[in-house]
Amino acid sequence: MPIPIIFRMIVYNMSATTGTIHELESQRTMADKAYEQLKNAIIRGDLAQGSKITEEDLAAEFGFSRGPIREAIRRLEGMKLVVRVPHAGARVVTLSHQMMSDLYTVRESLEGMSARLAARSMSKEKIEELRALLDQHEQKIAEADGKNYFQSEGDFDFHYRVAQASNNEWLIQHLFGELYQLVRMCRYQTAKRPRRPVTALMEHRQILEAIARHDEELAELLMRRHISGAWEVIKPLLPREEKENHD
Amino acid sequence: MPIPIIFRMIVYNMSATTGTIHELESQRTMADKAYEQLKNAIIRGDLAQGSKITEEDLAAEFGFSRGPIREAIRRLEGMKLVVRVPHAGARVVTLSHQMMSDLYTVRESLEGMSARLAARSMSKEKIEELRALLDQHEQKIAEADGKNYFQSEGDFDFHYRVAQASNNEWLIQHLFGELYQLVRMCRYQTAKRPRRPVTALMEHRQILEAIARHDEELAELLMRRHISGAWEVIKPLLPREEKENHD
DNA sequence: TTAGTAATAATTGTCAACAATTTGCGGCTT
DNA sequence: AAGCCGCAAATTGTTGACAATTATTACTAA
Repeated sequence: MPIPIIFRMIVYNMSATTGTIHELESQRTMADKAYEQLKNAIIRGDLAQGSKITEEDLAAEFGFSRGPIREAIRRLEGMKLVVRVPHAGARVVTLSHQMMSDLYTVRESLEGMSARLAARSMSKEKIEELRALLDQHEQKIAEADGKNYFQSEGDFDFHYRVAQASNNEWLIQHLFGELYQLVRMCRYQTAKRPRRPVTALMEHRQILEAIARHDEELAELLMRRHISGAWEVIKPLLPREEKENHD
Repeated sequence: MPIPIIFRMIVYNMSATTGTIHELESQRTMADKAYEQLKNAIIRGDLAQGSKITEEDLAAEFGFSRGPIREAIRRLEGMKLVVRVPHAGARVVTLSHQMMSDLYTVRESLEGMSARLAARSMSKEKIEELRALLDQHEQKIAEADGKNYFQSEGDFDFHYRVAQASNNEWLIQHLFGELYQLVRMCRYQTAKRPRRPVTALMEHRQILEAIARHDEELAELLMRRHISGAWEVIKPLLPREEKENHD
């Protein structure tokens, strides 16, 4: 039988050896752990932007050898969270105005397509679930009026669900495998307080209604505006051009 | 000074040690070579789809150790040319109908944005250069009426130049770093003969004229149709659902 | 004969040492 | 005194051996 396509998957072990099904998370390799921890450290700013990363230091810190660390760094490089030059070493990426602008443009394009596809084929049940989710968001905003919880997780949920509804693995992969890590990093490191939860929620509702009406054009248009609006809010918080801060 | 952003770059060595500038390609590491060769082997079908890849075999074949091979495979995994399951091994990706359909959808979105940005800011000089390029293409089609040279390279040139004109590194990276490898692979392995050079050239001209008129909407629309048209041509050449052919 | 189980082979994951390359410092020449 | 050259330190690239895990095979029992 053919192998599951494209994306990395954890597989069940049905071999007769033990008769048990291994826990999905049990077989995480050391490189996985290092990758996960480093990713979080970078995103939340524990590792400063532009700071140098040496395999040896990290190996000492994590307690295991350079091999897994090496692999973790390569994976982070693929995720564009670190920059590497061949024999010279690796550094944490530096978020520049230009870079984030480009990224939001790409995101606008992909999220727009995501909304279009969702409008095309999202089931009534899923739409109803998403409506309920937005109601929860509204409640949370009302309750915890000062926390940034919503923006970090709630927003994620909405966009993620729309992408899932698009039923396009590539779209999901690109939006939430690569771009989103940098978006999160940017949010973490610009301002800690919530930005515009009420506006965002309203826009989410409009997008969802367009999807519910299967209006592809409108769903795409609204989603694009939603993203570019978010960019306009974040833009002024980023440094225009940096002079020094590596190391 | 800040580190060059996002993408991996080869850097000059200006150290006083030798006084020379090392050749850019000289310091290619073994993993680089292995990656390059494997990539080509996969794309042109020398390694069959779904065939198993073992680090040890490749190491023996290439003549060096498992380390670099391992890294090359991971990079190919990032490029979605191989699929890997944690402890079990890696296989060459299997091009499925679903996967390519999803990919062309993403490509439609990104190429559309690419054309839009090009229409927004492409310089008159660049536009004129691109016109000249299309004239060359026309000539080549007229001359070598049976070769697929045009479709492979000429098409690449046009799309690549448009993406460059967008001036968005992410766009270029996604379109030509990741997606395009699979598009190439798909072209190589479906049919060897040219598909629709004349139609494609005409559409390229229309897109370019929209760009020249700075008509963002039209440029995006035409590019989208161009991509989805290309998909309609390739679609029937792909197997709907495969039963067996791994190993 | 067939299902289940244990042993075995094959393959990936990890490690520590070695080689190649780059960077930084100090001495030498002019 | 200034600039170039060369050596030493640091860091990545590579290697081969070993450990952990998975897939396969042979065997036993119902």
